[in-house]
Parts: sequence; structure tokens; C-alpha cells
Amino acid sequence: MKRPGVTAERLTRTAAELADEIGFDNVTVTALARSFGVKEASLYSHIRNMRDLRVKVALFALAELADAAADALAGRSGKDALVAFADAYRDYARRHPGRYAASRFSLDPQTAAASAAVRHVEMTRAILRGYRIPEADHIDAIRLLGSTFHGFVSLEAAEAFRHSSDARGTDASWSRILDVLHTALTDWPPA
Amino acid sequence: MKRPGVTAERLTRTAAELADEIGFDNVTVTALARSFGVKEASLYSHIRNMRDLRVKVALFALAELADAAADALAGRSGKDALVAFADAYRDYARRHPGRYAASRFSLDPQTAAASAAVRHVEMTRAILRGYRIPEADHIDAIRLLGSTFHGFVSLEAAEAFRHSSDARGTDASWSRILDVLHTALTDWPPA
DNA sequence: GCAAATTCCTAAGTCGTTTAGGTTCTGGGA
DNA sequence: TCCCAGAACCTAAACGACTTAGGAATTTGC
Repeated sequence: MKRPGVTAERLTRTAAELADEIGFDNVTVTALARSFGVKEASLYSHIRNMRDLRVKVALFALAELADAAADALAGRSGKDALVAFADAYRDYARRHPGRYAASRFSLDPQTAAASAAVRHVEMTRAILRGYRIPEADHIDAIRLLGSTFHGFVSLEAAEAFRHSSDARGTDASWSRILDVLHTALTDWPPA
Repeated sequence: MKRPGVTAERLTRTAAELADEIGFDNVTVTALARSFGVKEASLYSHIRNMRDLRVKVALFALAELADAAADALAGRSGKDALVAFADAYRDYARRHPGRYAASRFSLDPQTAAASAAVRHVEMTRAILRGYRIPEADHIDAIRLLGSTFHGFVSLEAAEAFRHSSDARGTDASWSRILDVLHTALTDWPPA
């Protein structure tokens, strides 16, 4: 009777996949144990508790997303970089809604500081260097981009754009918004 | 032995208050029943189920937020209106984090169409009329503002800005972002 | 081939959601 | 006033999710 071979890593991966299928919040010990053909209690040899697992999935998703963004960014600059970065972000969220939700899981300070979230900020900062924005304003610009990307993507995921009076697709709005952001960064208003 | 006098309305209000204290996701039948001095099962005379209650709280929050925004908007126009509207949004989210989270609860199409969410869109559209933006682009601008506001506010709630290398407060970034949005709307790039 | 460490199990307790069905309170008509 | 219909509340119980304790089985390394 061979053992299923559960490990913390496989648990994290499977939880991430499950999250994409049924939603991050619906990933449960029961469902996870079932997909390994194992009893619930057995999982606790590998994870401390459910929160611990969610953190692991969050870190996994953050790293994966950072990798995707880095790939998209490679060799690009200026508006090209901005769009590629933004698209990588949105594509990931649409391809992996559960993992994206996981990446939004609120981490405690030290965990966050040691996570790939740092790379996200660094990449955003790299994009900003393609524009003439005072160093002191970078933090504001980073927050602007982060807010807009995350806001759009999460509203899109929640289908909050579904009932706009206008039947226009979200793709068109997205590229328009990137145009606007590019212009805004280009003509960054002085303090 | 006087009866507690539970009603759907009081349940909704209490759930909203509770959400602000302990978080929208942590509002449970048990906690709610306890705060009314009543058994769990008794709540089911007033609501169909937990999801039903969450929807009620979402509608309540959406309406309350729309009222606050409308107040803020009264008598203002141009950038003044934009900033007042945005501030109303952010203030509400900070004063009532649980209700704000509730207002993000994904509603089904018909419920959403009958909700105060419609007023939110209308108010945003009203603000846009203060700028020279082609009617056809309004939907994009609405989505831009909605994304940025929601994105900022939710990242702020998740304390995602906490560990930015820069120790700068979020207030400064917020007002800067509003400046940038104002400029972007003013110099709306042609298609 | 054995001992230790690991993996997995059973059993059980807690908490949250929900239903079924019974009891008690309340208001309005006879 | 009395009563009775319907509303408000209850007990009991099932189910699912999370978690711990302690034991059995399997794998690993010597």
C-alpha cells in the first residue's frame, strides 16, 4: 500500500491549482485531503494549520507572478515595458484567479518583506526610470500603478464591469487605461 | 420575558457594525445571534441564509457609500468634485472597513442592477462631464477611476503599502494620485 | 534487519451553517 | 376579555470544516 507522498511543496502547488478551480477561499483541508486521497488530519504533519498553508500559497503566487512579470519586462523599456508589465499582471490574474487572490492575502510585515512582493516594487520602479519622474515621487507613482492594476484586475475578476451601461469589452478599456497612465507618467505634474 | 425583536433590518445593521469591528468575513451567524441574545436558529426566521444576509449588508453599504459620495459631491465641480468624491470613497473605507468590504461582495447581475452601484456609476459620469472627454470614452474613464480608487483603498486596507521602502504616509500619495488623475482627465489622450 | 523518524490513521472536540419541528409570545377580532 | 393565528423564538440534530492527541504503519538509514 504505497503512500500518497504528501509534502508541504506538493500541498502548496495543489492548493494553488485547486484555488484556480474553486476559488482561494474555498480551498479547504477537506478538499485538499480528498485530492491527495488522504484523511484531513494527515495534512497536519506537513502544515501547521490552514493559515500557514494560505501564506505558503500566497508566497508561491507572488513569486510566480514576479517571474512572469520579469519575463514580460525583459528587453523592454518605456511604454513597451509598462504595457508588458501590466499585461503580465492581468494575464496572470485571469489565468490563475485563485492564485492571484492568494497573492493578495495579507502577510505579516516580516513575511512580506522576505517575499517576492519586493521584486514587484523593484520592477515597478524600473519601469518608472523610463519616465522623467523625480526620485522622491516614485513611491506615489508605484502606488498609482499598483492601485490601478490591482483595482482593475480585481474588479474584472468580480465581474464588476459586467453591467456597465456600455457593452464595451474590458480589453478596450484596459488598453485605454494604459494609454492614459503612460501619458500621466510622461507628463508627471510637478509638486 | 421581552423578546429581542430581531428584524431583517436590525440584523443587517448589526451585521454591518460587526463587520467593521471584526471583519466582513468573520461575521458569523453565531456571533450575530450572540449579539442579539438569541439562538442561531432564530435568525433563520428573518434571513434565508448567510449569503442572503451578506447580500443585504452589501446593498446597505453600497447605498450608504453612495449617499456619502452624493453629499460630498453636492455643489462641487471640476477637480473639486473629483477630490471630494474620491475622499468620500476613501473615508468611508477607512471608517467602515467591514462595510466597504461588504460593498465589494459580488452580486448577481439583477441585484447589482437594482443596487446603489448604479448611482456610483452615475456620479462618476457626472464628474467626467467636468472634463472634455468624448462620450464614447466615458466608460473607460469610469473604469479607470473605479479601479484606481478601489485599488488604492483596498491595498491601503490590506496594509500593502506598509512596507514600502519609503516611509512616506499614504495621505501624500493619495493626494498626489488625485492630482495625476485630474491631469490625466484634463489631457485625455485622443483615440 | 532493526531502530528511529516520518507518514498516515482513528477518535474526538470545537465551531459554523442549516433544517425540522415544537413552544411561546403578541396583536387584533369576536 | 378571550382566543387564536401568525410571528418569534426554541430544542435537537445533522453536516462540514478545522484541529489536537495519540496510536499504527511505513520508510529510511545504519
